[in-house]
Amino acid sequence: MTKSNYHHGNLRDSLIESAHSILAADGVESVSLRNVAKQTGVSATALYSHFHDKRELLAVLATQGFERLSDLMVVEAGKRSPGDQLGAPDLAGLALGYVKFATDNSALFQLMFGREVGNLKDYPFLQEAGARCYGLMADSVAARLRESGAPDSPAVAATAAWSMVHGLSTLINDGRISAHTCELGSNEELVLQACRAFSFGVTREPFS
Amino acid sequence: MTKSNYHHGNLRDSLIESAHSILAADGVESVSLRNVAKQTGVSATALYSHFHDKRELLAVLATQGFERLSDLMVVEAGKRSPGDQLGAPDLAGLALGYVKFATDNSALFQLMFGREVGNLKDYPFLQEAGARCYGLMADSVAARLRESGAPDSPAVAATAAWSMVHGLSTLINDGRISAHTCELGSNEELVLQACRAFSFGVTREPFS
DNA sequence: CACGCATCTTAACAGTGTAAAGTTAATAAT
DNA sequence: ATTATTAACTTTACACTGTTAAGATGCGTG
Repeated sequence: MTKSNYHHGNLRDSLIESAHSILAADGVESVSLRNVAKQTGVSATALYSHFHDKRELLAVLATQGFERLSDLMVVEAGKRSPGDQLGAPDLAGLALGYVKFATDNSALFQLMFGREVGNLKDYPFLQEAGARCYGLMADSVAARLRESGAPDSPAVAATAAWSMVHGLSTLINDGRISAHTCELGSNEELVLQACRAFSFGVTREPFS
Repeated sequence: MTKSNYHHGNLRDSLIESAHSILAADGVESVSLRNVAKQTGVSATALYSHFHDKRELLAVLATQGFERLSDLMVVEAGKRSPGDQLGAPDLAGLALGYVKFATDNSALFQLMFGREVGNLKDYPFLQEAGARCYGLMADSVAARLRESGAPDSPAVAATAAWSMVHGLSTLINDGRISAHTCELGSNEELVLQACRAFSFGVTREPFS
């Protein structure tokens, strides 16, 4: 309780790490200031020397999540097209990485898109990290549209693609859909099939 | 504090109504037992005579939400195909209703799919109400597949469709996508264009 | 009338985020 | 080297949360 407690050194990073481990282990509602502080070995209000809020801590956590998500997306996309690392990343690979991240880190994923951090405008770094993630999909979709010569709006197509992948992630995490209900063996297969349907078209003809 | 308070008559419905109005006005985090009780003119713990939990109250609220959502979906689908009320509902119409409900009742929509009610298995009536909603889309997609003679799995196509529509709803509500970023005039247009992309296909050719 | 019972109230508890004020120790200035 | 400044951390306290336990109320039935 002398030097060891005071001037912890890098308390900020320690708090982030504790919060991350509690989040992954026990879910977002267990990430309380007192829990984080106890696990870090510090008083409950020590956090306020390094963060303005609990929300700011969560925003930092969410930002790290988006960075890891983007990384995983490009890794998974690279796996599916090992040859051309220069072209735009493979869309299905990006989707696989997205859903894999969401299901492997469900609590963090909830935090990234949940209402705990509140208004995105308060944390530009968080909005930026999320935008990079969307950018990956947008680039891939745009490249694919150029290749096929389709006249569609790249922005609309990218938005639709992101929506489907994001919807898959949240609905799987909520237990509302699963590979089992589609008579498939794994969620990876479900993602691939859904991407195929999306890219090839469900009815092969425009409606209305 | 005499007869007027005791034996309220239909306190259960009154609590639901109060909770609903608070939810719509001030968001889900303002729906506290004390707020609901105060607005109903009753003590904070009176709720426990009619619900096991706060969660149960929220589950009932969410169930009503799913019922209203399903209703709106069929109404919007009917608007788009006034002729054939007998066939399967129009997919784009269902999607329009879905997104319209989500954006017009964002707090309720959050509650319906959020983590406040917790495990779906605890409330079969809630799961059932959600399943009806999914069933509408599944039927529409299956009918469309039959018409076009496509060999795709109806379950996969329906899951993909629901995912896209649900993703659109949540991402719009989170302020992550909007008609503006797609250079469109309204969210209705965005939904229609996204559905068109989904149904017709983005690249018109299978990938991978 | 009286009993039982569902309904509602009051009081209390453990938990939450956060503000205010006090304590400690490392750093800067003289 | 001593002092002043200041950032980092603790203690205390407050208003709020959901929930439990015990008591009060009055309706319906014997």
